[in-house]
Amino acid sequence: MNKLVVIDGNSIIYRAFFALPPLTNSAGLHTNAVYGFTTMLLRLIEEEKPTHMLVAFDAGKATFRHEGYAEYKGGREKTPSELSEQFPLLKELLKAFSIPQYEREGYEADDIIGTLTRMADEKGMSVTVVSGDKDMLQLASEHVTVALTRKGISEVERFNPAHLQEVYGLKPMQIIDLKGLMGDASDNIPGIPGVGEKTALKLLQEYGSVEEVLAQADGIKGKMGEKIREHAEDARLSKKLATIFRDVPDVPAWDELSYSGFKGPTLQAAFRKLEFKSLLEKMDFGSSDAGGAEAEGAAETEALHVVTVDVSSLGELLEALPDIESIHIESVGENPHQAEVLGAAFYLTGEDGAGESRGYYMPIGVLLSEAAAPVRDWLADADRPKAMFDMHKAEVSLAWLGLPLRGVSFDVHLAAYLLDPTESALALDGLAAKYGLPALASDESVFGKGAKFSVPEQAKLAEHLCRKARVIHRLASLMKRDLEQGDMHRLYYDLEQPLSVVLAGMELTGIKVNGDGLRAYGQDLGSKLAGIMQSIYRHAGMEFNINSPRQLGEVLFEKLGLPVWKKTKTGPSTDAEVLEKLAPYHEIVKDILLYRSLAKLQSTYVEGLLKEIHPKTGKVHTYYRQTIAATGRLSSQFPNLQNIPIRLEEGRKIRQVFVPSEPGWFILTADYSQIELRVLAHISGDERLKEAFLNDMDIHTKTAMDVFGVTADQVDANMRRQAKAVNFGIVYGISDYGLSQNLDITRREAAQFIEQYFAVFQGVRKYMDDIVQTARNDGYVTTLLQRRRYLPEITASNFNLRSFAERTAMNTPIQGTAADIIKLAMVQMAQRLQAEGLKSRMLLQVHDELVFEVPPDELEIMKRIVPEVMEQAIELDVPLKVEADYGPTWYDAK
DNA sequence: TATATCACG
DNA sequence: ACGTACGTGATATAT
Repeated sequence: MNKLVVIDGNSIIYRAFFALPPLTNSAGLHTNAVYGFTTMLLRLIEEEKPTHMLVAFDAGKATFRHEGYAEYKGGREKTPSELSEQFPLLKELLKAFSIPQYEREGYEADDIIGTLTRMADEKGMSVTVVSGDKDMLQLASEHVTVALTRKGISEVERFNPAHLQEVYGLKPMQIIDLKGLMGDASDNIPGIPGVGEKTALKLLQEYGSVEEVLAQADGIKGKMGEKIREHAEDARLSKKLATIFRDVPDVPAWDELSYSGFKGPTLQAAFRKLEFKSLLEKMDFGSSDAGGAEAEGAAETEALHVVTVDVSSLGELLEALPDIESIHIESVGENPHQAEVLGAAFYLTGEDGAGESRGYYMPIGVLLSEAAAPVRDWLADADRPKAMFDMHKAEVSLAWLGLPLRGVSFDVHLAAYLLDPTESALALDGLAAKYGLPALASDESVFGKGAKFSVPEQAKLAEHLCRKARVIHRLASLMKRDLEQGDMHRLYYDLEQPLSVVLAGMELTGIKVNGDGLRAYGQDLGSKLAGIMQSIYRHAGMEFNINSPRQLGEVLFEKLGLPVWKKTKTGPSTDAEVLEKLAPYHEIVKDILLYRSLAKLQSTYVEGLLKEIHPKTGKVHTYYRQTIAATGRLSSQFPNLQNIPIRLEEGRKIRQVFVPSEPGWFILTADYSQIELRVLAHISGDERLKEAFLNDMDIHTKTAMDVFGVTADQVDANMRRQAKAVNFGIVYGISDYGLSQNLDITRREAAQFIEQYFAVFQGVRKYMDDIVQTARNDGYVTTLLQRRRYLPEITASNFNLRSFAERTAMNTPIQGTAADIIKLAMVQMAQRLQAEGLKSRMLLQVHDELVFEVPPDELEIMKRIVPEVMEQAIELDVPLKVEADYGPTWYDAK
């Protein structure tokens, strides 16, 4: 039994686009509509089992309908770029599905479909038409079923003439009359004003057709009759426009539409290209050769020979060790300083790359046993190369067990971050799918998550970890190629990978915290807080939870009747900016501000920090995350030591508890002065900005001089403050609104500042324009060291998304290059400390600042070499400037 | 688990 | 006309 499924391509892709949330692939192309189309195709093929298929598209701008009615489809919103860019993807996908497609200049998909269904009717063939457009219902017949999408695209409703009768009480051809009477706003078909679906249906029940309604119009009473008589011509035209043309010349012949299914590997390759990870998993393309350049190893069977090694059966692994290429260290817990290491998996590729591959799993207990000493030596041997996933975490967690890790030759986690720093799913299962490798079970599916987390029985664990080690091996070669292709191999090998080792060292060293001092400070805060709390309750006339923005909001805005300044999603805002504005209205407000600031210090910095002091070392050991920030910066966790208070004196005191770990030593800090603006001077090449730094001028004063057109001694504090805000704005990717908020001035005034700034710093303006254009052309921006950030939203039609991407394009090369530079300095500094045999230790990095602990006899040399290394880390067109200071605590090194 | 707030560069 | 400054992490509430 032959069966044709014909799809209204334009209609379905539109529906899919609006029904699905945005989705982009790593190249930044939107793919949501194609994804929706794909799921629909898969379901149709499954359910309808077509012997013939066709996807019809609209072609060209003008159709014959425009000849009779120029306004046809007028007033339509332009197709968003996020959708139009998906048409080529869809057409490619259809090829991969082996589904015929057809379009013809001057006709719409409707007409092509109408012609095919007419022919099928004549031959008595069975057809299903798939569309989101109700007009198609006119094609329903004995042989033709019209499937209309419902609720997005997840369901269809199938109409044959009987069902149509049931739902609308109309025969198929009466759909045209319906449209003639009610019109169609989306196609700009007028119909009769005031006649909607309800009225039109009623009229058709009574008269049967547009012609009959018009003929009897004189007998229709009231306003309705009047409108009908008045718009008779509109109704006739509308009916004509709604009529699907069923005689398109040269539509494909029946045998050209025959469909015998898709080829698994071809479709799989297409899905990979589109990065349809979930479909790749769900589809189970099996182990057949997937083809495609990225499918290295995909032909290999899924099987893996896994050996769990115990103390008495070490022999085989020891023999294999020299040939092991990748390993995986599994640990439980987010914080590697406290993580429980489960064990290590070792992967061995066979000589022929296929049949001999093996995985060995060694539980941690075995690894720590006396017999496993050769394995530990191998792990610690810098000359035994091993590929890994997240060497940083592994090194730290193993170090706490006394196990050194050296000789890591490649880290696929770190590489994945460089290849796309905004990708949040950097887990191995996702990377395997992205690179078209055979599917790997997710950690969640093996361990569970949240309360259900549990370590599976050993055999299952061994299997999973060995498979991870295998994926690491396979990914390594693919990612090396991609790093090379992106010109990021030096960034990887010369900077990020060495830095990973430096960071682990800093974290393991840790920084000493004076716990008693911290507790004493907490006591002090506690009594202050108690006093303020009482004062707040007195002013409010009631007790409530000040920490709850909701309860606080009720007190301020309902009980006390203060004005609402701005709102959050859930209610009136009570943030500091609002409270500052409300301060003049009521005494309670300044108490709340004070309470907030002290409560923050108490909870985050006193209590939070106390919890993180390691009982054995008396130090805090932060964990720098090297793969989080989209710009290339580090981030710091458990605890975050990059946001210790400094701006307000009360909070700054916290720094007094950060002390050297050895008596008599000093804390030395060194920070880059204006590194981001210096970077901007370099990459923009702006002569004025460069000159300012070459002459070591105060940059904010200099900016004020140039923007306000005054001399240095005419710049007052307020002018300098404003110039400083403009400089910040420039670095962030300036907007008049943002600047106006920051300076509390009008947008007009802010816009004028910006205009004056750009008039003076024309090189900067050119940079800003150029970088945005570069982002549009390439889809990404880069830092000085070729770190890359993709900005898919740079072409969005949504103003907000696009503007955000534009500001990011301006900011990322600046912030990211600054990050590159201090990372370089860190790697060089670590080498220098070692080369000079110094006892001083690098402890912390705070974006533009490095913190060391230094013995007294090294103070002099460190004061000299730290700034020297940092300033010479890289050569720019302007000098880098570093200011260093030291003292008995971090507080004093200012 | 999401939201609001606030600490840092 | 659109409505926001760039990049992070920790905490307390409320769901």
